[in-house]
Amino acid sequence: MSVQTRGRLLEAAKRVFSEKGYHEAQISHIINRAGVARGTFYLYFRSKEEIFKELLKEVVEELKKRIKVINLSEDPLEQITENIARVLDFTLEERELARIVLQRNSDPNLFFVIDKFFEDILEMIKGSLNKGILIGVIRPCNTELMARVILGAVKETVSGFLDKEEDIDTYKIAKELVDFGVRGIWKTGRGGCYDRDNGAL
Amino acid sequence: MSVQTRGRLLEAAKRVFSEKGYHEAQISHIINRAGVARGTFYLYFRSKEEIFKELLKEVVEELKKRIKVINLSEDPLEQITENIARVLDFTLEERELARIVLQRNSDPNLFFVIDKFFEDILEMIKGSLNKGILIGVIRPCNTELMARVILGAVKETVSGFLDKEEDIDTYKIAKELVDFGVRGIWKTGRGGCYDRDNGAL
Amino acid sequence: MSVQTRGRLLEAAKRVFSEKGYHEAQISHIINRAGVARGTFYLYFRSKEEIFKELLKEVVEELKKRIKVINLSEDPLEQITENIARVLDFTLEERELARIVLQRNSDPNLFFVIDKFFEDILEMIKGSLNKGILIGVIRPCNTELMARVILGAVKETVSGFLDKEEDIDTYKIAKELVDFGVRGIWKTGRGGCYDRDNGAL
Amino acid sequence: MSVQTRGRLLEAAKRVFSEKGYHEAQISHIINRAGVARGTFYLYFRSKEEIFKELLKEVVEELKKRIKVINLSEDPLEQITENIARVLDFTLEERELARIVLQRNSDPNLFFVIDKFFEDILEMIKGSLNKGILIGVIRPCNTELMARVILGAVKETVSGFLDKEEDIDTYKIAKELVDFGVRGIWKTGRGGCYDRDNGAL
DNA sequence: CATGAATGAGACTTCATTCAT
DNA sequence: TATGAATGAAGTCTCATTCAT
Repeated sequence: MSVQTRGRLLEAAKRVFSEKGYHEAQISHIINRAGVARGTFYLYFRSKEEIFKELLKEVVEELKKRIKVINLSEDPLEQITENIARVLDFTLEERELARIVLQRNSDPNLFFVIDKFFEDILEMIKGSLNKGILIGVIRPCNTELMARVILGAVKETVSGFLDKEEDIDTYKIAKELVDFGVRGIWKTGRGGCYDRDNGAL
Repeated sequence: MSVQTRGRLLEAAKRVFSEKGYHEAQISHIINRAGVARGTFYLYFRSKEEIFKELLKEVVEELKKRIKVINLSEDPLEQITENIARVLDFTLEERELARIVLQRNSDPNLFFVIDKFFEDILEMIKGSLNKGILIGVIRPCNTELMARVILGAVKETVSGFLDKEEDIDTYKIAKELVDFGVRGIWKTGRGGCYDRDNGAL
Repeated sequence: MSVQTRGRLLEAAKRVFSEKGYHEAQISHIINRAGVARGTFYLYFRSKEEIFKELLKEVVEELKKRIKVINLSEDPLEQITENIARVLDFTLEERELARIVLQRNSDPNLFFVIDKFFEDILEMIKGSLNKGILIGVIRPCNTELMARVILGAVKETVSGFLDKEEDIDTYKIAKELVDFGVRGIWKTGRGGCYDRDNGAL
Repeated sequence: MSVQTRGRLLEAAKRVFSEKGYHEAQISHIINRAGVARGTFYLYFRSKEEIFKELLKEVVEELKKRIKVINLSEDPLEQITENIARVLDFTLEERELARIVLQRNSDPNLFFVIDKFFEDILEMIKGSLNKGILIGVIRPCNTELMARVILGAVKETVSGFLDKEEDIDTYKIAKELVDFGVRGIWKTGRGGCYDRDNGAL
């Protein structure tokens, strides 16, 4: 079992799944990219599904590594910003993998790991929000909903980057995201009442 | 050409595509649900792809109907809230269609209409933000990014609802979303600076 | 579902399985003989295994029809002879099917029906022997073993016929078989004692 | 060329072919049992077919050793009994090999040696019968058919033993077989005529 | 002598589409 | 207009065999 060959297959699969999605992707595509014979594929993976899940597992593990638990004795906003920046960094380094994760096909079995990951993230955000409310830094709100809103914001941001070739200052983007969130749910500050005198939107 | 039969096929296809996604969906599933013979399908649609695109077109049209242009002589926040509420209503009425739209398969040809729709929405939001900044009700920000953030927030919110059976007060949800956005990007109000003396998040 | 096509497939399968055995037989062989497209096969049978089992079921049913329960108020030897003759007739009419039955592959799942059939036959013969002993027309013997011996004799006889082109008088053969079972082949008196004076074998 | 390795491969193959039959048996199974690398297999045997035929050759040789020509100056029935007993002994000692021989797959090329062996046996039995008739110890009969009957009886008997775990008195069984051949199983006198007055079977 | 990674022909099966009725 | 039997290209996976080390 050559680790090299296995690696080449994973690398090839990553690209193919990213470009074509799970169903359009064919074993032929993968082995052609890997420069390997058909049978060799099945020496390392039992099926198309297996190599796909393997890839998903990899992303999730990598993403989890980048998301660090908030240490309350330091500036939490800074830590959140860094978490987001690291996630953005990863998705830019591994655009293929990111694209795969974002393809939400409706096969629950196939995307189980991803679904689980996002649910975990959702729980984590919600937990943080609740804690923030208790401590008094976050204004009382529908944390379930807000958690979704935050997750969705990050996901869509990532999606927007995937096709851009330019260099992106992920730290700056992360700061803008946090800034958006913070001023939105931060306790102090004004509510969104419409100022009729100044007019519109 | 019986309009009835065509309708039954579209209705059936909607459910099948929603439940199984494009690739897992089979013509057999559709014609069985529609109670129609195999050949009949091809009397009304040239291919599986065509009926799928037809469906996408329908959703997009329906969604566009529900999103009304902001009238600056009225409360814009109220109008935005109503727009969002109408979108949420639609997705709850037609969960199948919503599920289809949210399946982001990576076949650009297949999902062309959807991609186009979201790009339009993005442009629209960005335009509104820019106008708001000019008028002075919105603080200067990366409107490209913020538009994405807002879109992502709504998308993920919708996703979260699709599996829930309970009755949902869409207007209230929409208000919470707007509230989040408003207090976040509204000009007045404090920035998110961390209060080291109080500690924590 | 055209009964005709199904019939042609079964007919073709019968020949192919008979000639090549289960494993060497290919779907291609079957559909070529049947003059039918690849997909058509799977319209009528879920798999190669299914059509094979279908065939086995057919043989067993046909064979059971030909084997009639002995009626004690008539000459039993005559009835046995006729039973055997009918079995021989069938195997000659349907040499392909007979050949399939006689291919004892070691896949117990595949040949389940056949194994069951032979076990039933074995039980039946043993039962008859036991009854014959009770009534006093058959001498006490190891009926388990004798049943096997009789079954084996018939099986092998059938095997011997399968490749012969000539017309065969099955009734005569059956009579010879029964005769062998009844009297044995030893010339001198009852009991197989060797007559040293007359010399060898 | 290590004779040891070759032996281990043959031993492993014997078990595998016996358990799974020729087609289900895989080279992997054999080399795993033998504890030998894949390439090594092809150092000793050119192909799966070759090792199989080698095995068949072994059985046939072994069987032929156990079947001794009848010596006319001794009791022939006793000699026949001993021949049969030796064959039964062998099949019990080497159940795997016996099982292989009895798998009558319909690939004539593959089972050539076995088919040849059984034909030889058939010829031998027929010759003996003819001689017996000439000498006057066997009653005139269809020796071709009778030879088959005898072969089938022994084959089926062996088949019946292969799955039994108990100790089997092969000499006794052989005697019963010969006895059946010699006298038949009909109780009343010579000739199997049905006694209508006594009724039944 | 031995290894085991690599090969690739070819098997089975699926399913969108066609076409004669 | 409707039917549904038939089609066949194309996909996934298996496994006997090879060959460089």
